[in-house]
Amino acid sequence: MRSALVAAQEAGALAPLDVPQDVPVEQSRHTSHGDYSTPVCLGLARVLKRAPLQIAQTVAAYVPSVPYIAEVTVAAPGFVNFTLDPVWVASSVSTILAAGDTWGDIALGAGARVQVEFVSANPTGPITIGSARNAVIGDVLASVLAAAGYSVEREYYVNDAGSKVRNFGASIYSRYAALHGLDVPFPEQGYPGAYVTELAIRARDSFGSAYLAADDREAAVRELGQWGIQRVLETVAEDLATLGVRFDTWFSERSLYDSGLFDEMLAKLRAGGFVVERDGATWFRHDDLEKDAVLVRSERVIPNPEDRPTYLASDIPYMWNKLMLRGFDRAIYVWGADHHGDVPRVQAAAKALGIAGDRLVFIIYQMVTMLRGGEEIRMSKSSGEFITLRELVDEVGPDPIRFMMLTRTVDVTLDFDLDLAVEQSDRNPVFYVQYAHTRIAGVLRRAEEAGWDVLESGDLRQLTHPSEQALLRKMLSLPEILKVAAQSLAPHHLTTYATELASAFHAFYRDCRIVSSEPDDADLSRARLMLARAAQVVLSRALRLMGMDAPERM
RNA sequence: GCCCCAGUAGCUCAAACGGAUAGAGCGAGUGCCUUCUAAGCACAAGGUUAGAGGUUCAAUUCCUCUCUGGGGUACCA
Repeated sequence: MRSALVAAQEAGALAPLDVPQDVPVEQSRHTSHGDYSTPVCLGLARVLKRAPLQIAQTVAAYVPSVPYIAEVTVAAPGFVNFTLDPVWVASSVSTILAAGDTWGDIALGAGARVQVEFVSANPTGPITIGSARNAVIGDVLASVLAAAGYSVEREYYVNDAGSKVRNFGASIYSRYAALHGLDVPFPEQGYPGAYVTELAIRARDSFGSAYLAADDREAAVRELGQWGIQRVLETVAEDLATLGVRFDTWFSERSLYDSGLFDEMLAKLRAGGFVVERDGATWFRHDDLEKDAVLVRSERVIPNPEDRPTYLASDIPYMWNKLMLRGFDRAIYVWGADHHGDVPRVQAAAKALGIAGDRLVFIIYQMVTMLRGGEEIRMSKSSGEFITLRELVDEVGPDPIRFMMLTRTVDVTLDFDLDLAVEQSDRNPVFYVQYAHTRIAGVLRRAEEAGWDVLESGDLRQLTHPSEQALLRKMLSLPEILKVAAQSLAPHHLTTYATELASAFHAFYRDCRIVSSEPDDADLSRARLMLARAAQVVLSRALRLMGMDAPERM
């Protein structure tokens, strides 16, 4: 389109003007508007002082002739519409079948290294349903970026430093002591869940009374806390796997202190004049921040040295570790809205350390309100009242959960009614998409039983029916969807796309008999079998990008 | 008070960089299974996109204000 503008100008048909670098071309919503359209002439009307429709007509004549465009038309008030060549569209069946599982892949990322860090829930208890949205967004985002040509790693940040560990350890210790008939008071900020008692039993079975005999109870509590966290993480990994979520790396917060990286960062910030000491605490100061932020709490308030660093204190060396030590080009953080206030602080710290701001990307998703029978459920690990992710997956299944968490943009809070979720799980849109996939599998099975060689080639030029063409065009747009999803870091576009694709297949199935018993139709049947196989490839790809199953039977 | 996110069909949500006739699912309505899976399809109903201004050839989309809901504003984690 851009070349058409340039050509028109060079030919003297258009007055000289600055041709926009990016000419917007988008998919038409209505078939009467062709397959793609551009409103660019509307915008040029003012500059050129000519009617937009007239400009469009002039420019349309200069659109270069390419094999995939059959027709260029102009529509009021000044749109230029392009219609794809049906034969070219039909021939794309071969392209898609040849691409197979890689159909849709694009080279947008050019191999840039991206890390997606997500979930990262405190390892002081099981993963609750509160982490479901985070897990699905992060996982699918990572898949989308991988398909878009990025080199992606999934990371879980383990909060194994600070007072949580001691409170957790002390909770286990108290239960553990009780098992030995000793009364050690349960900590005020402890974790009362039943899983703590189970951990205490495991500790007794593994270590006997060794921790009770230790001289330094504080050290024993810390050690038991670390041990407990490792046990919890094993469960966390298993539970997330039931949802289809897996991590490449588990990164320890504690290691940031043990390695001395925190001290290093503090020294750098101090040298840059970003650190102030006040009221016995260490503060981070930056012009971008309205208020100073505490890095290290004062001894007066928090006596134990291990408990003094704040989250921000860890976030700074963690960021440095990701971008400078491990060399990721971009670090993506998936955070709940309850942490959005921390974003400016981390960004200010990055700026202070000379790191380009666009290398840190924060996906802030809004909270999920958990309901049961219309009543809100409040959950917390420290109250022991929560519903685990595992329970939900066991009840509803991973795919409906993933679809529910994925259909919404990250910017809206969502209500999740547990009763409704279970009740409606068999009406979840995910089954609509999966059903289209099984339908194809069923057709292919039947065809083989009837003696067809489903791998045989047919004459694709026969795929001229509107429903065939509509399905094909939808199949062809997966790369564009991936581009949008990857650029805007919005994985939810995939659910809309998958539903539309399934709908296009169902329409094709209704209108076009795939396997015909009429001998005269044999060649057409072969072409349609190819189309069905290609549609199955695209459906399967879309489902797997979302981390869902593409079943052969339902 | 200040900061962030949202408000679209009865309900839950879409709508790609500001484009042409705002779309799905659920719910409620009417039809379609002796031929490839009815977990499907077709038709019909449902909307002043919270409200008021503004920018623009064009606004659900951008800006301002008001109202409503959610989140954040501690040396807690």
